[in-house]
Amino acid sequence: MPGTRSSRTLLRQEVVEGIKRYILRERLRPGDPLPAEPALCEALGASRSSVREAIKILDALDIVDVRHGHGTYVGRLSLSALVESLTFRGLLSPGDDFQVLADLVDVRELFERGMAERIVSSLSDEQLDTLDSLVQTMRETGADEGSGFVAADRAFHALLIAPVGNDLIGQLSMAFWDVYTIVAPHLDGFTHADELSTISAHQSLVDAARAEDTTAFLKALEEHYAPVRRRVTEARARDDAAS
Amino acid sequence: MPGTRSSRTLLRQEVVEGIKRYILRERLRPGDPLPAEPALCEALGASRSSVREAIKILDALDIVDVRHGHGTYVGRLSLSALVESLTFRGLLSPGDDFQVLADLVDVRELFERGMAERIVSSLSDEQLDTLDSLVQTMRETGADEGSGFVAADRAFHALLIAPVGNDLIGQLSMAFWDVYTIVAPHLDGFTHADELSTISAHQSLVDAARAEDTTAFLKALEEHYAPVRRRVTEARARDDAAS
DNA sequence: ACAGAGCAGACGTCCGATGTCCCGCTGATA
DNA sequence: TATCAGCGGGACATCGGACGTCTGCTCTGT
Repeated sequence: MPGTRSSRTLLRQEVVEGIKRYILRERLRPGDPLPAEPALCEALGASRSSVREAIKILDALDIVDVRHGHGTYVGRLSLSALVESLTFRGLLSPGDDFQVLADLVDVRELFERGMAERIVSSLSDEQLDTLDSLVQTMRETGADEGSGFVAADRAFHALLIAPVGNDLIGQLSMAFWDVYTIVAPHLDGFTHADELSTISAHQSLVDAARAEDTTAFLKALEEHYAPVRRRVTEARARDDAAS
Repeated sequence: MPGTRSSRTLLRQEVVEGIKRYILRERLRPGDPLPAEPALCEALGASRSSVREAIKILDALDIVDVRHGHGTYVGRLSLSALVESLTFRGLLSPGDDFQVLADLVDVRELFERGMAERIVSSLSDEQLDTLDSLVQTMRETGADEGSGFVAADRAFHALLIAPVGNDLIGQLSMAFWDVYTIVAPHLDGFTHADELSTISAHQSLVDAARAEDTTAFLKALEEHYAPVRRRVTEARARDDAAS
């Protein structure tokens, strides 16, 4: 008779742990295939429904990657769940997305400030050249061709934080960048002057890094994030006035 | 006839978006109830299976909170998904959990270093007293009563980062602390001397904060994290030698 | 050899029945 | 009257099976 169990812990949660244990025990790596659903059902003693719900949970955490028609594989363990989660938090906020955005900017700046020394000391010449070319790309693709601009901005910050050799910080940094760009459009205060100052700040960052001048790099960081912070503050004030 | 659809996007994913939209549209807040599963099925035009899988995904992200026997509610939007995800990444790592741990320590230190000034300037007298008492708790509960020690350590760092007024940083900081304590036991190199130096470092942090001496605070931070970093490095070396 | 039809395996979706959990109502008891 | 065991209903949990869709591979024709 179905449904007969009451072990205080949800079956699907046991299945989740079971699948995680399986991956660990078999020393699987991202991309490796997992047994098919029926096999997991038998191995874990659960119906297909429970196994599927467990897999969906693991999929949401990018611990598992399900491909329709192919099978189920070990996931890449990215921080996609963090992005999803924070994005929704930003969208949900009381009516005050602004605090979330301000916090986000704080964290992004914190990462780059905290890594400033390691950044300027470990960027190679080729990497600096690449950064230069990205700034050039931002100059060429105006706000009209927005997608190119934001892509260049993302690549810039990714490359900036990459050479410190801390994957976690790199991925977190990009996750926060992603969340910011998804949530930020709500505040629409990005003028042409802002764009120019942003580009100029990026150029200052590259120049400071090339000169291995940490102080100048920190100054450029402030030059970069101050306008962002100002836009958030202005949007908040505008919203407060409206309500 | 069931299963008839091919809109290139998975139905359960549409349901996920639908539920998110519903929460946003109705301006629901954490703790507010969602419609029952049958109602969601009808509203979103999907079977119960698909709705349930979607709910499990949202539950994994803490966007939704399912309580057996009660109903489904808007979640607290914590960073539990990040903890789950990073923990598993740490456990899975090639055989090199150590890099993950080192990265984790870097990030934790980065947060507190970057917020040093705001921490020392915004801690109230009562908060400083609480920090003192937490250090005292750590002194009294030796490594024998481990749970009290780690609880005090967690509370200490939580209180340290709380007054800066950036919820995101606070929650991230605690998330990383959680992940570290879950993954770290693999390296078991925590001696009595380590414990004493840890306690001493915490006391130095409080003293520096009370004196509003940022320089001393930064020095105490280094005193705190250096042993942690050393243990990770030693464990890595030990592991390399063994293999 | 090469291109298209067909096949097999794996995940996606739907359905209906039954079990378990929790809460609030009810009525017997002290 | 106050209390609490017992009942009922609502909501989620689990099960089993049926059918659809997707993808890659093979087996045909030309």
